[in-house]
Amino acid sequence: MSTQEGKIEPMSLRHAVLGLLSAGPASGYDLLKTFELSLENVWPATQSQLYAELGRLAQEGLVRVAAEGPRGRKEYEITEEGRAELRHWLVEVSPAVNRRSDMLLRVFFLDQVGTGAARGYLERLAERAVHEHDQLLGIREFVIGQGDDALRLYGDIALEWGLRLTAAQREWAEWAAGRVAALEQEKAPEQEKALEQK
Amino acid sequence: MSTQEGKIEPMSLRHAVLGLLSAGPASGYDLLKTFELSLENVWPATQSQLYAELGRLAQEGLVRVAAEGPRGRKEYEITEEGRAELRHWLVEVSPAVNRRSDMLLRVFFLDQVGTGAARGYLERLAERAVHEHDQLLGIREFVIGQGDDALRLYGDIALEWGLRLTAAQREWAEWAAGRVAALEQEKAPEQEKALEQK
DNA sequence: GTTCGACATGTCACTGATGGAATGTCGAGC
DNA sequence: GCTCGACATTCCATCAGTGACATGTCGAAC
Repeated sequence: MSTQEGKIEPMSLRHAVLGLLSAGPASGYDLLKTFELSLENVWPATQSQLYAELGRLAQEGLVRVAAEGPRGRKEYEITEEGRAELRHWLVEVSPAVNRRSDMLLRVFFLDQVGTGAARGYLERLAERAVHEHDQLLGIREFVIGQGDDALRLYGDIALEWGLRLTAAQREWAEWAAGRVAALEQEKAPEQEKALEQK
Repeated sequence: MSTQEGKIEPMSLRHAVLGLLSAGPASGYDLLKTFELSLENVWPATQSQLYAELGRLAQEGLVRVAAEGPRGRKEYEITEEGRAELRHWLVEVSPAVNRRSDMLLRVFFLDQVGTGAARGYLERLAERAVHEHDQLLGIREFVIGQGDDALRLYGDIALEWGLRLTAAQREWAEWAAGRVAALEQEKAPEQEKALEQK
C-alpha cells in the first residue's frame, strides 16, 4: 500500500527518452542524434546524461535492451511499463512552469545602466527574436508535409508555438524600447538644464 | 595577462544578488524575502544558495559586509567592482536563451495518447494561461504607481512581458486544441467504418 | 519572566545538467 | 592493407539548484 508516496515526479529527461523510444527502438547514439537534431530547442541533453538515464530506465524496467549490434551497440526498446509511465506523465502530471528568465532578470536592473544602454539591450532582444523567428520559418519550409497526420499535426503545433513566442517577444521588446526612448526624451530637458547651471 | 579566460559566464544568481544590492545594502535574510516576493517568477532562489553566493561574492570582493547587527545579522553592500560586474553583465553578456520547455516536450509525444487526451492537455494549458494572466493583472493593480520613473518603467516592462506571454500562450493553446479537434472529426468516420466492419 | 514567532545564518546530502576525457570498433575508400 | 571518420559506450569532475536540518537570538505580548 504505497498510494501516497513522496510525489516529486518532474525529471523530464526520462520522459523525453521514453517518448522517443515509443516511436521505435534505438541505441543511445541514435537517441543522442535525435536530441541534437529535433529536441535541441525543447529539451537538450548531453551524451553522459543520456547513457546514464538509459541505464537507469533499463534497471527500472521501463526500457529493455532488445538487440545488440556491432561496436557494442545496444538497441533499446520501450516496455509496457515504460509506455504506461509515458502516458501517465502526459495526461496526469501537470507540466512544470518555466520560471527562470535571464532575459527578464536583466530588465529589473536596467535602471543601473542608463536609458541609452537599456534601449540598446531591448533593441537587441527584438533583433534576436526576429532572427529566431526567421529560423523557425526556415524549419517549417523544410519539414512541410513530413510524417503522418498526427505526427505532422503535433510537430506543427510545437513549431507554431515557437513562431508565436518569437513574434510576441519582438513586439514586446520594440514596445519596451519605445517606452524607454520616451523616458529618455523626458529627461533630456533636465540634462540641458544641468548643463546651463554649469 | 589573463585576457582570454575560459569565459563561461552565465550564473545569474550572483547578478540577481548584485542587482538587488545595487539598490541599497541588505542582509541575506532581507534578500531572501525579496527573492520570495518580487523575483519569485523570474529567478527563484533558496536560502542555502543565497547565503553561499553572498559568501562567494564577499570573498571575490564584489560585495562587502558593511555592518553587523543583532542576531548575527550581516549587512552586505555592493562594491565598485560589484557594480562594474553588474553593468558588464547587463550590457556586454548576451542573455542565455531559455530552451527547455516541459510543456512543449509533451506536445511532441501527444500522439501517444489519442486526440481526446491531447485536446484535454491543450485545453488545460489554455486555462492555466488565463489564470496566470489574471494573476498578473492583479499584481499590476497592486503595484500601480509605485517607485520612481525609471523603476516603475522597468517593472512595467517586465510585467507586460508576462501579460503578453500568457495571452499568447492562451491563444496558441486554444488554436492547437482546435486543430486537434479537427483531426478528431476527420478520424471519426474511420472509426465508424471500423465498427461496421465488425 | 516566559514563551513564541520572526529574524538570522550556516551546513549537508542529493539531483539534474554540463563538458570533457578515455576507449574502442566498424566499414568505406584509397 | 591501411587509415580515418562515424559509430558507440563509459566514467568523471564540477556546478547550480532543492530541501531539510541545526542552531541560535531578539523582542513583543501575555
